Formats: sequence, C-alpha cells, structure tokens
Amino acid sequence: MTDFDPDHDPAAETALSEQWRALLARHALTACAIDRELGEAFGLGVSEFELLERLQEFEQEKPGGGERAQALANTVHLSQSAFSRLVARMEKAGLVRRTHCVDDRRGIYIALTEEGRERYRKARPVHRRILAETLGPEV
Amino acid sequence: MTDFDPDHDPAAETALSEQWRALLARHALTACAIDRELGEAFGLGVSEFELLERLQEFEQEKPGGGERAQALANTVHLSQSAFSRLVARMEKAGLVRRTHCVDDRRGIYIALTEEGRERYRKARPVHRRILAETLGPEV
DNA sequence: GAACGCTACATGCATGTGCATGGGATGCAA
DNA sequence: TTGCATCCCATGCACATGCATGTAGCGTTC
Repeated sequence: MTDFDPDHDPAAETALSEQWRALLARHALTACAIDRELGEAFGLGVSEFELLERLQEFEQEKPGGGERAQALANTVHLSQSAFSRLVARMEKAGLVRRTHCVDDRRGIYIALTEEGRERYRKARPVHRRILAETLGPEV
Repeated sequence: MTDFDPDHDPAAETALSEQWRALLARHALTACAIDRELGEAFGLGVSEFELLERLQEFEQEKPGGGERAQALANTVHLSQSAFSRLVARMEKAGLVRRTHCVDDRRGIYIALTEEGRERYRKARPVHRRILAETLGPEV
C-alpha cells in the first residue's frame, strides 16, 4: 500500500530491476524455445510438458490411479480455468484421462495414459537439452 | 539436434530442471502481481510498463523525438505483431505517439506523451515495491 | 430433510499472443 | 525506368489465458 519505500535505496532498486529484466529475458528465451521445439516435434507447449512431468512424478510416488486436479493446478502456474482447459486439451489428445472421484464426486482424478507416458519419455531429453542451451550459459 | 546428451549427467540435469521450475514460479508470481496491481491502479500490464520504461530511458539518453519501433521491440520480448498491437493500444490510451520516420518511411518513431511520462512516474514506485516483495525474499 | 453456504470443476466472454500474410517503402541490378 | 528481393510495420486468424459465472456435489445448521 505504501507508494514509495520508507527506506529508499536507489542501488537496491536498480539491482531488483535488473534482476527482473534478466528473469524476463531468460523466461522468454527458454519458454519460446520449448514451445517451438516441443510444439513441432511432440505437439506440447510449456504447460503441457509441465503437467506431464508432474503426473509422472506423482505416479512414481504412489502408483494409484492419478492425482486430484486441485493438487496439480497449483504446480503449473495457471488459473483454475486455464488448467481445466489444459486438461481437456490433453485428454482430447489422448495424453491424460479424467475420472470422477468416487469419494468426492465434485473432484476429478487425472492420470497419464500410456500414450502420455510415452510422449513424455520422448520429449524429456529434448526439453533438458533446451534448458541446458538456454539456462546453462550463465550470461 | 542431438536427442540425448553425449555427456549425460543426472545431477546437472536435475539442477537445470529445478532452476527452470524456480524461474517459472518467480516469473508467474511477479508478473501476475504486476498485472493485477498496475492493471487496477494504472491500466498497465507487464509489457506496457516495460515499454514505458524503455522509452523513458531512451528519452534520457537522447531527448530527440522518440525511438525506432524495431529497436524497442527487441527489448520487451514480444513478437513483432504483438509489439505492433501493444503500441497501438498505448497510443489509443494516449501514452505514446507514433510518427512516421522522414528518412525511412517504412519505419515509425515511438515517443512518450506527457501523459505517458506521468503514468510511468506514478506507476514506477508501485512496480518497484512489487519487485521487492516478490523477488526480494530469496526463497 | 430443507435451506444455505462452500467447494470443485466447466464454460461464456473479452483480450493478448504468435504465425502467416498483406501492403507500402527502399535499394539494387539490369 | 523497370523489375525484384528485402525491410518495416499492420492485420486476419487461430488459440491460450484470466475473470466472471454456471453447475453439480458436499457439509452444516436448524
């Protein structure tokens, strides 16, 4: 709420500003590269890949039949509505499967399909290579 | 083009992946906060503020009548088309002014209006406060 | 158990974005 | 001059996103 800092420090302000610009630049560079390469090769965007990765991780922890949507939505930095549509797209693409919970029929479980696991397995090395290329050089 | 690294190093791969996740999280947190607060208070988004800031910086360097669009587009991490529309929105809002170059009539100059300078002056402290709140705590 | 509020997800709508393309301006070569 | 490739910006289109709202299920209170 305070418009200008009580303890105004120009040097700290400049440092923060440059940190933010660097973050913006790295984010744009990497996200753009992922969208382009994974999009062309596997039909995946940044969010799609992130979701596949989360599902794969959850699957390793407990091999049950998927994970609650709510638990996943928080991990991909999307609004609730955007997440809902992301899952819908990926279900249509055959990468995940939605099933209503039996104990709480408001919620849904989201599980990888075999195709989803396979797609992730193939896309992962490309994703990691892009990270190495764009994040690796600490410019 | 190489699908999997010649020098495969699981530890380095994990480190890169976590670095990317942290970057995604920080970007989402900060960008979202900026969009919300600057949007409510000043009708500005992340890109709008960035452009105002670049224009203000260029203006200080050489107080001439603006900057070439091409030179600015590279600094805000937008596609050429998105940048074109960003400028159109901001011109409509009275924040910038477009003028055709006289020497090369393909290009345009983009200059701050008085309203644009004023809006930036007011928004800047809020922007910096958000950066301090979201980037400052090195979680 | 009826009514109410709350939660979990879906959807209508407005908007911002990237890709492909369009259209005018420039430069160069024949 | 004419023709052609290129550059700079604008625009049609498809699509992803966020906000607001809708809908169905849960829980509590009386």
